[in-house]
Amino acid sequence: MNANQPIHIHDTTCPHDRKVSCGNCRLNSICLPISLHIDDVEKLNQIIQRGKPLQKGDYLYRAGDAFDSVYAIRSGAVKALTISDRGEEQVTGFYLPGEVVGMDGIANNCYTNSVIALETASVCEIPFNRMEELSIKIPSLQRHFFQLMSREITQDQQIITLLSKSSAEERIAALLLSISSRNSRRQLSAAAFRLPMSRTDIGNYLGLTIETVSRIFSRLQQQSVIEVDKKEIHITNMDGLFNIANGGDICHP
Amino acid sequence: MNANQPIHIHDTTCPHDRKVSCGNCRLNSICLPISLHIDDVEKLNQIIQRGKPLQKGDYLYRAGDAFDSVYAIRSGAVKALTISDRGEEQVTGFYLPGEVVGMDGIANNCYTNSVIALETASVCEIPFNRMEELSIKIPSLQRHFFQLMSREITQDQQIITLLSKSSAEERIAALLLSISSRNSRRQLSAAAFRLPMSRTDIGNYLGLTIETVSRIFSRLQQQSVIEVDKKEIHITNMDGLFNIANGGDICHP
DNA sequence: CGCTGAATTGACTACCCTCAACATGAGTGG
DNA sequence: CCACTCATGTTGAGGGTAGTCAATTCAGCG
Repeated sequence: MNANQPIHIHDTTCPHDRKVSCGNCRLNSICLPISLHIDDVEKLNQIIQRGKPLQKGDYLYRAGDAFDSVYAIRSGAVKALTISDRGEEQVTGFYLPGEVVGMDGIANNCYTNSVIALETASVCEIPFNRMEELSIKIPSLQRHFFQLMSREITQDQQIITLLSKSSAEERIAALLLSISSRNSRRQLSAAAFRLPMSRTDIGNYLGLTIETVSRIFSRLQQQSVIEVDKKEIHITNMDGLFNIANGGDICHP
Repeated sequence: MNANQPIHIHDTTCPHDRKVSCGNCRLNSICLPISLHIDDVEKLNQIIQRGKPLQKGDYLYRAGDAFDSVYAIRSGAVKALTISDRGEEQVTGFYLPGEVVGMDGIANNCYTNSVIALETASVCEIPFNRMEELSIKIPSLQRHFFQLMSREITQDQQIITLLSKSSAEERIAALLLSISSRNSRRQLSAAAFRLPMSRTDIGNYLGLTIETVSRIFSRLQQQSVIEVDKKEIHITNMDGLFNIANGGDICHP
């Protein structure tokens, strides 16, 4: 299928490899190129820049930086965070391969979030001005980008609901299920995975203290719905976890 | 400037008047037409549909409805809400004149929120397909719509921070300040206004019970930062309210 | 005039935060 | 190799904020 593509020295076996095109990227069915015509995928590919991987703790960009690009995560994981009026950090999201960060910067031409690598991560930089120009020529790209931003909105609203209505246990369960389903979208195990973020990040994201996060993990393990070994998570009772996330067994009255 | 426009029987004095064009709408400096060329404003105007006003409690659309349009609020106020997995309502936002709702529907071609009028309200319907077509011809409209969605994202993230990090008092103070500043953007008083939503809606939005909302209003009144008379709010100490919203006087250590 | 729904206020309770001690593992240098 | 520090995570005890339950007030309305 890609037989007439130039042959790279490295194949796509290394997830941090820079020599990947959208056409042969194994994420292209869930990332930006989704539902684009094959010719359009190549046009998109040509505006994308792939830099060297970020190391754990590296900033992709900082809040206040001039906005130029959005970024698709290609490997690894990153967190986005804002600084509140009080000067406290608030983690606003975790982004896994195939997901796009930076759309908060469009509104005012500067990023409102900082994005930091949680582990070694590589990203595809999409210069926004060129993406806009391309969107005018490829209506389905325009549509797709609108959808991407809309999805970010609905996801943020789900977090709002989570923070507004759910107990600590429900929040943790929901986060685990979110990561689980995003992993399975990438053909990875839904039941066993490694959390890329620290307990501190989880607590910050979910509006809980690190102690509470730790206690909930222990409690979920006692209830035999998950097994925890540091950052390794094994969901042993998916239905049970799902029930917990949705307010305990069929709504305790 | 608009001398060659057809003369309407009613002028723009009645805020619910259907016979308004973007060109002569008093909101056009803060609404969608912002920063558009005057010719482009008229093109935008021609795709916009203005229906009869909504009465209090009327649905503009319901979660699950097929997505066709986004809506600019022209008068009155509406709330958006989702139904959580548990079946509970979660108010995800309040929208005042000049603001746009419905962008959550783009992602999956159906709305994830329902939108309900909090009082008599009129809206401008913007058919999304036609807006997309127009965006291809008017790049600044495309840009503007990206910015609009980006702003929705950053606002939702501010709510996330509020719910994650702030006390009940801080949340209420922040909401009052948000409404205050949005009023002043419309040339209305920043210090005195009428809340269009009920205590129940406020509590739902901010993740608080109605009793707590009521108590906080009373407490803020005791502290002489606001005066409350049912839904009428008078901010008597703007700086004080601002300090409360930002974590008490210069961060109590 | 009574009814209904919204709001206020009080008393009690529970969940989660705070403070604290302790455990674990990685990295450093003797 | 071991002692040391530092960062991260776990567990326990106690307290505070906001939720729950309940009674009361008030406005709107048939």
